Amino acid sequence: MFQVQEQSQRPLTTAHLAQTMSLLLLSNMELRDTVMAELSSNPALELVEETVCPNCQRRLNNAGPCPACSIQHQEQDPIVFLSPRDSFRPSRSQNLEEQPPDHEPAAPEDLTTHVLQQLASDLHPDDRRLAIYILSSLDEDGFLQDPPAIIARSTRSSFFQVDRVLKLISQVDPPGLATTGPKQALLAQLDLLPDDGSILRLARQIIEGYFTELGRREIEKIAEGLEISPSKIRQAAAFIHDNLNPYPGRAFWGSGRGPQGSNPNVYHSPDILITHNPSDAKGPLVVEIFSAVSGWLRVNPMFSKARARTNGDQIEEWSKYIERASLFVKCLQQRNNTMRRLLQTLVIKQRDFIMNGDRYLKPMTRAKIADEIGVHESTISRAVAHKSIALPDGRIIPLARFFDRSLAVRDRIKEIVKNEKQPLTDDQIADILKNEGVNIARRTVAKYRSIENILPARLRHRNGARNGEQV
DNA sequence: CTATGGCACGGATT
DNA sequence: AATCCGTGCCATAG
Repeated sequence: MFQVQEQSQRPLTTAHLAQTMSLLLLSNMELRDTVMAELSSNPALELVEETVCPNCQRRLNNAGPCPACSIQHQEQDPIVFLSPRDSFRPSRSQNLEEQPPDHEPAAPEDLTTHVLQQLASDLHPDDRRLAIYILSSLDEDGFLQDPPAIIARSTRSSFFQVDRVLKLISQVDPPGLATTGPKQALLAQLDLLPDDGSILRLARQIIEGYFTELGRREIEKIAEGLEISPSKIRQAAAFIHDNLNPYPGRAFWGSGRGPQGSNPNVYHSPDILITHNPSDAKGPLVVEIFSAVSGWLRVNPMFSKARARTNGDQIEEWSKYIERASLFVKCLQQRNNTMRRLLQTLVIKQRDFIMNGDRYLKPMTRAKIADEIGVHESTISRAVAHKSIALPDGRIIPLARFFDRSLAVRDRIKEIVKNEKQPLTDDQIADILKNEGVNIARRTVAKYRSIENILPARLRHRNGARNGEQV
């Protein structure tokens, strides 16, 4: 009944191996481009727009774990499942306007086409022209140069039409694109985040009411205005800084997609989402691994049938297509499978971290995990690379952070400094840590401090002012 | 003289 | 094989 899984574990050919590896390396956003490219270049491959469990391929009527596949899980176990949803349009309104997939040669490196590809299925043909106009008129930060009314006039469209298209654009991948400024961009991004947790609400309040103050880091002033403790405000500010990007147009696209181009301060849609029932602290975590595209891929049965009726040299060529398509599907399945197993073990091991924050991250290496689930360590490296994950509190962090060996210690140092009566020198901090069983050198404390933007003791006079950074 | 940051080395990790 | 990380040594700022 539940097949597919373990038996597809062993690579069949070297081609299979190679392709699985390269797919594994990609984030959802990148994978999406790859899938689209494959779809448009291989007629044997078909995207079925239907919510189906990616695991057992049963039909699902709503998003969520497939009831058949979230098998044998007990109380404490996390529910890890492959989601039929893609991560790019989280709140996709169910307007079912089928559009023939346009077979334009994909030029994925361009922001405009990237956005258009995502919009393709949601966009009225009439709106397409408008969308192109809007996208090309954005300034380098991704903001509108002209107010909507002007756009409506110069394209001779209705105001509502413009408004509708703007809404759509602001929801797809670089979120907050085509808004009127940093403030609106942040708010648009906030709308897309999973909204449980009070930080979200606080963040919204701050952005709405105290945007300029936020920019100047006038924490105290905001706290006073909202009548909330400064530390909470600080938390929310850090949250905004970590997860939202006031300049969506600069995000990611300028710097290309290489490993070096990953700017940590850039928001992008998470590849994985962890949620849990806030009222049940002991309850299972729910881990949703998004698909790269909504719907699922298969070898087009019509194409196979058609091949049988073809003659001569064509049949050779078509067979190649089919073979490539089925290989692609298999690789994708294996990628999913690996991701699922990885997350399964990761979430069990790091539950404390996920629920309670940085300090509880247990040190572990990719090699250990690899050993545990029986794959090569390089597989884990690839699986972890370039992926991001949304935690229950709404923070979006790179998956690689699960393997940050020093995160817990750095967090502890932050706390020591926050609670210090008088500025402690690195040596003293090292001593405190030593007493807690953490043996690190003085020099290392200094390194961690600088990572966390904590000033040296001498400059840390005994007022609450810590860490000065700018965006 | 003390606290820090820079440079560079070696071992671990990827 | 390439990269990351903790650390020791040394120059320098206070």
